[in-house]
Amino acid sequence: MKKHLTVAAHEEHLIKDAKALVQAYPSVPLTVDCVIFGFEENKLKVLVIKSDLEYYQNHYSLLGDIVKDNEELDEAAYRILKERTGMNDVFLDQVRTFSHPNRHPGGRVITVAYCSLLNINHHQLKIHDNDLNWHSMPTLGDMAFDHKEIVDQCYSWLQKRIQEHPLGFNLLPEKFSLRELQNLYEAILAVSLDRRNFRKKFASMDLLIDIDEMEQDVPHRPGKLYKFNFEKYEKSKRKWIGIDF
Amino acid sequence: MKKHLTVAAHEEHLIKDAKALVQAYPSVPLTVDCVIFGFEENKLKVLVIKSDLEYYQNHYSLLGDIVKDNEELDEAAYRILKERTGMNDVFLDQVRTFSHPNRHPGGRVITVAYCSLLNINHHQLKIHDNDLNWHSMPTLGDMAFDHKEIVDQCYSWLQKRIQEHPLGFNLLPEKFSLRELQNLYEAILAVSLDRRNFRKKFASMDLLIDIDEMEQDVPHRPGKLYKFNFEKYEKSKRKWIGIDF
DNA sequence: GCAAAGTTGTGTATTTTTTACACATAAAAA
DNA sequence: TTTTTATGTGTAAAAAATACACAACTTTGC
Repeated sequence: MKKHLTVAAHEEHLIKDAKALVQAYPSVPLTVDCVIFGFEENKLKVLVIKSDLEYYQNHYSLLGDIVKDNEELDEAAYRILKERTGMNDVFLDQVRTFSHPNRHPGGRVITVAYCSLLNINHHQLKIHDNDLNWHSMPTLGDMAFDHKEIVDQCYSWLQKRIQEHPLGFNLLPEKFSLRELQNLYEAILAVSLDRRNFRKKFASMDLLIDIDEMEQDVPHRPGKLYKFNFEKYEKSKRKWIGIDF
Repeated sequence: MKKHLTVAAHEEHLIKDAKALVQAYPSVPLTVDCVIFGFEENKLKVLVIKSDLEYYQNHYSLLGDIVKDNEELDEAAYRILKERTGMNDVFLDQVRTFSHPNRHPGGRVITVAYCSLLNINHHQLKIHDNDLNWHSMPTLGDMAFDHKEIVDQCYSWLQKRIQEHPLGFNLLPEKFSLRELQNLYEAILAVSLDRRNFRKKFASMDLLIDIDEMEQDVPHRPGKLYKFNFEKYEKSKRKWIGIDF
């Protein structure tokens, strides 16, 4: 550090050096892919779109796009979802970055997977370009790129996550019956749960508000309706200490 | 698709298109940073190195480097660890990708964080360039770039992970006492645990092999030594169905 | 050799959580 | 009015988590 330089000039010099260094770095194309799970007709579905790459012309792919200069990954994920589906009130979580050198037939492209879970009825698709549609999870076949693997990893992530956080409530109507809630968990976890124990579990968590209304228009005895107590959940997130493997 | 083209020629054409597309993508410099946790003297430590960027000349940083052309992220992480520390028998897990546009003073650089936990005594540092050293977690101050945030996120990841998987056994000597095991858990989780219940818990998991030896050279009553039953653990990884929030 | 320091090893009672399981009731449809 | 279908509810048993105290063993210092 030359003594006659001002602090600001020195700082500028350091930044210049840093910039030169970064400019010498190799760089790679970076994309974001969104794995949007939705729930409808007691089935878990995932939002897919026909690949616009001719190479994969009959395959479905995830909603993805390139990340722009100086765009944060989170920002890119929300932008892509908005552009492709019109949705803008969805939470997305980053799951994992995929980097296999041959995952894209056009050369090296790295992608960061984001995941969400939402209520299909609250998010009617306004755009149907490229056959954008909700595909049922169990029947999802091959996909373009490594997108099947990405979906599988996001699905595992989701199954784990919904056991730790009550994600599910954004997926149901504001007022829902316990059966609807159970259907949701059964669909996502791909298990069947004991009805009485399931109800007891949720009752003991005390996160449901009994709104004293009944289901309408069901072809059987109607169930009570509940709302989710979001405030209470926010306050009571439990610290988890348990050795459990 | 022109009918007179062979299948191979058509395929080649599609790849050419895909390549042209990818070449038009913007690209970003990509690095990997390794957060290596280690355990020594009943303290959790993390491996840090003086930043070689003059801009951060008095700050510690993580072990990181640029990802090479056509290098998988996992591969890059193992390479970096090997180059900087000489270690080559460490498992690394990808944790998260960090993309804030100003995280690097030289311009946009995206980094993917990898994390591990290892036995410091099994991995004596052979290289000490740039003041590479094990820094105790609780006293870790500011770091270069956003590396403090990366460490914090990896630490949370680790705390959760060690409650789901018995990571800890790679951190102890092959033969260890229950006290050593408990110290490890207490250090990582930053809690204190009931000794009798801790022992009971591990006894009931039946993952420890009593090797019928005692500690040597301890200044108090010696404890029994155990080995971890890796085979049994591999077989019995439990499927986790529980709604727990 | 003896006392002090420090740590090991062990069991039980209590509470909490999980699991398995059956029947009367309500509404709609036939 | 009968059938279909799903709701709502309780208890007993088993398993897991928690709180807690004392005798035994080894080294160290006197």
